[in-house]
Amino acid sequence: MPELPEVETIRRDLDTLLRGKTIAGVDVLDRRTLEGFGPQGAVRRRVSPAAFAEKVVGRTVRAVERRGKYLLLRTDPEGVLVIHLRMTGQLIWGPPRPDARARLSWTGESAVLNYCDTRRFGEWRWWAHEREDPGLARLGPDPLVPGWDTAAWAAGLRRSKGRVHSLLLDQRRLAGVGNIYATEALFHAGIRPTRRGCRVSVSETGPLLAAVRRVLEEGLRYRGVSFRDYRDARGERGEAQDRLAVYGRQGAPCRRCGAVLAGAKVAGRGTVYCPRCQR
DNA sequence: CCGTCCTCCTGGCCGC
DNA sequence: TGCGGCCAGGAGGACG
Repeated sequence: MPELPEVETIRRDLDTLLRGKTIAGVDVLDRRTLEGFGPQGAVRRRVSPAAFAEKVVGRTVRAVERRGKYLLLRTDPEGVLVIHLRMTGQLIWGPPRPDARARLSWTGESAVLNYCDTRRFGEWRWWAHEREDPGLARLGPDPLVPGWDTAAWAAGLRRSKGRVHSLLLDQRRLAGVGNIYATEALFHAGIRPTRRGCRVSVSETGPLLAAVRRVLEEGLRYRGVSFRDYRDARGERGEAQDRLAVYGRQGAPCRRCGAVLAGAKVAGRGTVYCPRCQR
């Protein structure tokens, strides 16, 4: 659920709330939070709650950062807690919640940071340095951070036979775009989600990237899309869902031309497009 | 290397 | 109301 704008909203909240605070305790109620998972037979990381607590208790949060859809709690002494919320993860500041998978408590503070996650896909990983994290190592550039090689991104897109919707979701190419914002960006760029990357023209890549930035910034301005599970760090819903052009509107009229919006399945992911505005 | 498919979970919703 | 089937915003491994 949480994509770049939602994770960035949480990051800003947490940076304000946690910076300078010292971790007093860790409650891990679901140890899979620390172990992750893989296909059957895959070796799980074995991290006991006690070993994890020993690493993090007593450290002070220096800053809360974001890489793509990952959150990083950077600490003093040097270390980093890497958190991915996946589909339904929430980080909510307040009184301890019974449904939390894990909780962080803080020195001189009655409120805790609750980590709730209905579908249990999310994950916490502790490292002495972020370069140890294999997920972060794979990430491509963040579309909202200026100065990266957009020409290489465009060239990579145009070299690929995959569907452009899938290419936007590929975190190695670009970090932070998920299904909702990919769907929206393709509408604004006038490109069908099923088009192959190699069929996107040179003149379309610039507007496509501009559309990606536009929808991400719009999502951020309205504090994220809360269809169901997403909440900010204070447990409040975002309002960006009310401003989406196509996502979730299959069968409804296109706001631009009035045509009935169509649904499609691209590499297993549901998306929506306007058959008249998008080619 | 590349693209596609499948899986890790739970709950909400729809249709019968 | 009850129940089965389907769907969901992510990511990474298996496979051809």
